[in-house]
Amino acid sequence: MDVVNIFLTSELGESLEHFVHDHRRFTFDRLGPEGPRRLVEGPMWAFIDWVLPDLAGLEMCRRLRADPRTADAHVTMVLEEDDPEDRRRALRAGADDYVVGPLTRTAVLDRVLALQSRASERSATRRFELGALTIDMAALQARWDGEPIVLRPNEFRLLRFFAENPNRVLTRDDLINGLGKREPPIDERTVDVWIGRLRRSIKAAGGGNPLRTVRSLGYVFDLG
Amino acid sequence: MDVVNIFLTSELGESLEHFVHDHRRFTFDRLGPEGPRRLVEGPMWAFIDWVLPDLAGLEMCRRLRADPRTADAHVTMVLEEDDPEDRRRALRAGADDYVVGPLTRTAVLDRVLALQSRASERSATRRFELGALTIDMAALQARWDGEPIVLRPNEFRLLRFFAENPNRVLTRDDLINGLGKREPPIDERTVDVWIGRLRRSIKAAGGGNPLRTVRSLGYVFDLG
DNA sequence: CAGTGATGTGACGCGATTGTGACGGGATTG
DNA sequence: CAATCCCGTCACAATCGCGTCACATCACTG
Repeated sequence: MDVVNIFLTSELGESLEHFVHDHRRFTFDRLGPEGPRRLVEGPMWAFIDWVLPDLAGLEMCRRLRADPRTADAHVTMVLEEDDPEDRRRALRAGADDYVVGPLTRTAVLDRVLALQSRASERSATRRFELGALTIDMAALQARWDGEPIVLRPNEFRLLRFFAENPNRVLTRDDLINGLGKREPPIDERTVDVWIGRLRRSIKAAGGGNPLRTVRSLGYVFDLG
Repeated sequence: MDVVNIFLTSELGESLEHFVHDHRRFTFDRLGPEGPRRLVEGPMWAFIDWVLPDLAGLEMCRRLRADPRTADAHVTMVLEEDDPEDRRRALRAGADDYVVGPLTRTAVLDRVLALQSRASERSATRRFELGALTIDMAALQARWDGEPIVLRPNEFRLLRFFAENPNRVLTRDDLINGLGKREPPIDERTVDVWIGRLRRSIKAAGGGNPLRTVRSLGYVFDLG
């Protein structure tokens, strides 16, 4: 069972500590302007109030996204009132979600539990974050350190397949099948050309080379 | 004249199609567990039954709120009975409103028409700021770096729809549905012409090209 | 350090996809 | 009711994507 880490900008955490009975499943931390005070493993759920004493909530949200430690936290903005424009701003600042406040203990837990089931589905369909590389499945756009990478459709599919199987040697056959190309049969050497083109495109965007050749086997997407 | 989009979780839509005379003002769609089947422009009104065959109504409501495409829909929960606890739960899940069912055709239309005046205030002041691009919904005016962009009606709607769904691949079909053009059926290639005209108009105002072609899929409005 | 097999890559060409000027009918305007 | 505008369609042009080939380069072996 995974740990669920909940970050809050308000004092609600202390009250939640007592509210929740199964302490092993949850941790709570107060979120300050410097980000989280301690590192945690497992999924992170941040609830950020729209207005904060020392910092705009939106800015806090952007900082979380920019910090590699918290970049893949699930961020919920807590709006003061139900303004469509605020909602959009929240999402645009990188929030995954929002609620209309004030935040209650049950609201936090309901939300976390409700979204938890969707989390796997979301990460599969929405967005990869792999080191400097980001892949946005909705926009079909990859970035290296925020810099857009111009990719042809096949290159994008290839990169995505690598991103789905990091740190794992993929044979040329794996790659051909992984991209769903059976008809007409593809020459295995063609994969080398795919790799070359993908590498070149990433480099053109100022990126490094995350694709390592494993002689006489295939290629690996190196991560960490 | 804005389109009014009504989403229902029941089959009532089909019956409403025949009930309403002014077809140009309304669209109806059945709301499934995956959210709306097509993207639309203009205000969205969702009516969600409290109990659904495959999904709790509350969960459906949360999903609508979490999905940027539908985040600012007006959501009405259709309760089975008038339980104060249910009402509270509905609102907490992000519903704007509730009625006690069962839902009738007139109830839907009355509700939409009654609430529309309130909604129009909100949307009248709406204003997008997307990078260099500004869209003023009240003045029906778009600008690039402050420079007015001369747009034909269809181009404006197209741009608006893109602005409502930035960083997201929109298929030609999404765009046709999104602009509410179903009758008579529009040739998908026509969308390419729309795009070309919109690009040209933006360029004529000294703007760049925020519309990226995604080969064999559609187009994206790139932001950031 | 020569030999051998594997990988990197520029070039080519076909087929598919997209861009766009032209046209005409219908709506809109004055 | 004439002039203008808007927009959907078509046809052709321009561009793009990608699989393959051929040759260059590289890595490992003995």
